[in-house]
Amino acid sequence: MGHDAASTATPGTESRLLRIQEVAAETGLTPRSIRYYEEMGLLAPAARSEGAYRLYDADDLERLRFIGALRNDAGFSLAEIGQMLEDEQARSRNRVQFRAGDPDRQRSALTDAIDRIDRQLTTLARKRDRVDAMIADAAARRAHLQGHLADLEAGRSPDHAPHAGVPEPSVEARQ
Amino acid sequence: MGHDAASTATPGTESRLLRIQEVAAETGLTPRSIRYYEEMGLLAPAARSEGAYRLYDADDLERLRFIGALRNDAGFSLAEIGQMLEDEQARSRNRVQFRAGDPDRQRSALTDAIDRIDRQLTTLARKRDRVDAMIADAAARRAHLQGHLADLEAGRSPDHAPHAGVPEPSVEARQ
DNA sequence: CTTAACCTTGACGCGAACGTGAAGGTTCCA
DNA sequence: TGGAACCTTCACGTTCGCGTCAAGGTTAAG
Repeated sequence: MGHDAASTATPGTESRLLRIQEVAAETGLTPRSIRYYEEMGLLAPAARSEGAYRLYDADDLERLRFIGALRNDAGFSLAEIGQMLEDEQARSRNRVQFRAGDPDRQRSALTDAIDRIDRQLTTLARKRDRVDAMIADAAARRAHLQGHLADLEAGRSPDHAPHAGVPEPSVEARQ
Repeated sequence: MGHDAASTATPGTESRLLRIQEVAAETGLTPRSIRYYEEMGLLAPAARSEGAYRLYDADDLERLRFIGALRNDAGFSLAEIGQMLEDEQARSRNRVQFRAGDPDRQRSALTDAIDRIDRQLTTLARKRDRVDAMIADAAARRAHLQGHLADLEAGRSPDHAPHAGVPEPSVEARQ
């Protein structure tokens, strides 16, 4: 099977390289944002055209969608995202090591990528846990208020104080 | 029982009012941020001293901690937080309606507060679901890579394409 | 070869969320 | 009655994450 990228050969085999605007439409980002992410070292386009146009492959698309989600859905800063995605240089190296068919290097590149994803999963899980904690906190406040409401209906005093078994609404440890 | 705040009376009964720096230490925020939050209408100190010092009660502390968590842990913007906390004016009104002992108004104030918390819970749950979706997404990518790894170990082709039952990594619906 | 549509690299602008003085008043303890 | 430590209100500076021209070069179609 033919296996070589870029140039003008194989114009239907390799799913095609997209220009920045198409990528923008596809990902819901703006061209400006995509260039900015590149400037911040979050990704580099798979290739450049003869006239220096940025050209993105399917892998870049996936990465950009992930970046967008991390940013807009999860609310991470670009600096945090940079740490999570870890060093774009490594990615291009991996990309190259895949073109070169050395199986040993391919294997290590894959396990490295998996390790990175595992760390991403850890970070995301921590985030979800924090949000969960806030949900629990809000639920506790809700319960507290309902306690007061019950007091009121029963004609008791509106005496304040945590009411029932809710001594400290938790939420410890900053940073 | 004597029931009147501020002045210099009852110096041990009402858990004490804190000045901005103590509040900052307690909440992990900076005085500047706290003032800024006030400027943005997220909260108002329970009282002011004779010389216009901001004085915060336990309720303010709780609110500020919640704001801090929404901002730093959950990553909401102050505008979003403002919507979630909804109109500080309502809060001071509620606070007043509680001092005045009208039980009917107390009841409606409580149910209103509970409704607000329910809306907060909805927002937080949506957020958690988005993060969960990203976790699922990352897990899918992990599986994809492990598929490739298995191919490699079995001496198969590194042919790309989603590999197994992972046609589209999902993650739909923006905004 | 022209031309419209797209791209490039600057560079300036902007709102959000504070940081950081400056200049002066307040508290409180000795 | 001092101070030292805190507070107040401006007001300007900063970083982040882009938006928005400006002045050109590139591509694909006709």
